[in-house]
Amino acid sequence: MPLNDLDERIVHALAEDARRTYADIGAEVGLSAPAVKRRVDRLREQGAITGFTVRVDPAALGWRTEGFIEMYCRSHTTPGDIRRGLSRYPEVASASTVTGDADALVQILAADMHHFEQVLERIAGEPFVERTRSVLVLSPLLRRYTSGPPL
Amino acid sequence: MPLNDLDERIVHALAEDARRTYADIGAEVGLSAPAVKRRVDRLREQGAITGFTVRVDPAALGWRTEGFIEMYCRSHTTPGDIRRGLSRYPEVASASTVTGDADALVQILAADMHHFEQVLERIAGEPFVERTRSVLVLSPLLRRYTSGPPL
DNA sequence: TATGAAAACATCCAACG
DNA sequence: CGTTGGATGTTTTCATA
Repeated sequence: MPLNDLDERIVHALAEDARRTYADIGAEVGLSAPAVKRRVDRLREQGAITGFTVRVDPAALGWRTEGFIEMYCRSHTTPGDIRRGLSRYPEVASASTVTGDADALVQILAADMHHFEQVLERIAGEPFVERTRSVLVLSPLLRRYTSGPPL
Repeated sequence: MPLNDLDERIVHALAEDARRTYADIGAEVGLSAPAVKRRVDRLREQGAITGFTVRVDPAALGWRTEGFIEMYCRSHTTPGDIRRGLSRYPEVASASTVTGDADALVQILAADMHHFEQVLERIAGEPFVERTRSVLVLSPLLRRYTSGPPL
């Protein structure tokens, strides 16, 4: 189902500020508040909009240490297992299953090196994890379509 | 201004659903709705929270292929060189210098496999790049604090 | 099938304790 | 920080094109 122009403008408005009111968005795109809500509801049902989230500056939140963990999982681990296992960690910023040697790539935001180490050890101890390899971020160079200050 | 545990839990709650009500979040973290709002307002003033956005299915935007490129750079390449070199590619979603074998980890969002391959070849041809290794994302599992696929 | 108007309902937020 | 109450936003219902 292709998005029509109205839907695209609504998504664009929400992308800039997801807490704008439906009436406000409606004024911009030329619809009433209920009409905007109905379209947003439909976009969510269709899966085009998957949710609403907050943009954060990791450094301002005190998360000054960033790293990636390559996870090697035990046999018969499903993506769902990984997702459920990792969703309990607030330090996990993103996670994806990937091609290559490792099974999944996990992005971690931690307060400091000690915190990162703790999270790494806890994740490495998850039953579905066989071994891990991790790299630390030295300098964030670019961060588009995502949060944070323009470094 | 250090953030305490309460602030982190509020940000975490908003990361999962930025349209949750303050009362709802307050019930989870043990605060009244106005208290939650006051903390959110302060987090925005501090720049810790930079805004609210919608999570969209990249497929709906035409971005169906995601991958990471590990970059191995020539000697005497500075982070600034990498940043300047990569900033010309709209397909680069993020980039960081990292510890380990590779020098930098670059996240790519492309329309399809062919597009990804083109970007990879162009980046591999940059003068500061010695060689690359790339992995493709199979399934995004978690994506917090950013726009993109669902939790 | 999609819209706008209006009513019922929920949330927000400034003022106060 | 919690509570309150008027203002504001949301969501359902309904009539219309």
